[in-house]
Amino acid sequence: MIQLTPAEESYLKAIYHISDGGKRSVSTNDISFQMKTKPASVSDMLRRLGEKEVIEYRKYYGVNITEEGKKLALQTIRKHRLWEVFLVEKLRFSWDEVHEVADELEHIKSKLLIQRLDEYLGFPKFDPHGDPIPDEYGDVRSRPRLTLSELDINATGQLVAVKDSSAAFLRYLDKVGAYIGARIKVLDKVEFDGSVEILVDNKKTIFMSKDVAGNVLVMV
Amino acid sequence: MIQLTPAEESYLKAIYHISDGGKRSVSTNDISFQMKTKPASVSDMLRRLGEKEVIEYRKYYGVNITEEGKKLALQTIRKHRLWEVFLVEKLRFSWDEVHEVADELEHIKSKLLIQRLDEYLGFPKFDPHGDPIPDEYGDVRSRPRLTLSELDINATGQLVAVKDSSAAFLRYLDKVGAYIGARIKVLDKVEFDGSVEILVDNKKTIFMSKDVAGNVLVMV
DNA sequence: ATTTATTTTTCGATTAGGCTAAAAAAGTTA
DNA sequence: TAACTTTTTTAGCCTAATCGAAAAATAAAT
Repeated sequence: MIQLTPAEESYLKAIYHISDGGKRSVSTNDISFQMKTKPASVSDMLRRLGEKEVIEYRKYYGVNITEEGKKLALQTIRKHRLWEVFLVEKLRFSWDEVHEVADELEHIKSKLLIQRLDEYLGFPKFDPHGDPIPDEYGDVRSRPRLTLSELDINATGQLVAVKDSSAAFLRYLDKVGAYIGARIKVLDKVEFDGSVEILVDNKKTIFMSKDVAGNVLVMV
Repeated sequence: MIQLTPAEESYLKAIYHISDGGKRSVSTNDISFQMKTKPASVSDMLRRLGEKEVIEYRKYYGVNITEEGKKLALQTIRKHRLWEVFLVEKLRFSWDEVHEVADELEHIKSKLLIQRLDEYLGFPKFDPHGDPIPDEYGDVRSRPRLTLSELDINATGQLVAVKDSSAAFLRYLDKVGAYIGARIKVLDKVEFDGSVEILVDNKKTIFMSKDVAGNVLVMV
């Protein structure tokens, strides 16, 4: 079994995400931006990840994640999201507080710990942001999702995820009264600026700009 | 505020324990044994911990932990023991399985996490081995404790901790039917080998050698 | 098709943590 | 006190992860 260091796990996870699950190849600069490290550091890390054969690395041409790499990335993502569920559901963290802590917790190496945590949380299938939690074997149960912008007037749905899960964006959503799990209905769409008016939980009406609505994912 | 690396935290915790809470000074070899690292590595670490002024380090003469060092060590111990409670009470770990995992978890750096965990666990005062959990400020509520060997015949008490919390020893105790929290009564003490016969929870009679009984702590 | 700009890599350093082998200090014994 | 033993430290080297500066490769623009 390939053993990765915590830093290697983090980089691999980032590559998995940026490549959209391995669909696209990823550049050094993109990784550098995501990881908040310098390109020089990324190059070095890519060499190491290439040697461990979790990515395919052609100098100057970006990287592609291998099948083995995907499996390992999904295991890290699984751990990350299970811890997020724990933090939100058991320790009353809000969804914009969980990221950093989960980034540390995801590197704890006990297999038993994750099994028991999963069980303790009732085998959740989605994390607090609505993203699916891979199972032990890396399989994900994904839900068909649309952005709020794509919904027609009078369409209803449930807010299940956000594309941009930055703390700032999450706080903003909370502030306007939206949250993962909220039942929503599209009341109106403004043509000229792409903004939408939605009803949250049949009681509160809020407005969202085109940019915000395009980042909110809804299950119909 | 002094920031310690995970390795520094571990060494400092070891020094705190070996010195019995700062009462004795500690030798390089003792630390080396406890940490399973070479004496050369310990010397190096002591230099660093000395520079950060969490220990007082006089070359060739062992180290003493400073007041600042005690505070930091107690914070790590607090985190370690809270995680142990979590693992045992919530995730159904047995007491001999918690050590390694808690050794990793204790280095997670979120203050909010520990506050919430403490609250979630109901502000426990003792860990699964019966050792006291320091509060946020490093204060410990210790219980008067005796070793099982020190009890007289017919004395009763509650098994509250073990001196040697190695996995082997904990497994052995489990096997013979003893556990933290058990009500015990001394039925007999054998003079010539120092062994004792005890009744556990008013139903099971077990024998313990002098060595074992000397490692079991009882609250009378 | 050159030149210019951008991206990526390499090189040399640094810090943290570990190791081995050798030197030095302290402790013990004759 | 001298010699030997044990403990501790130093010195030099290793890996992981980072950085800045410089070089190299690719991409874009004239």
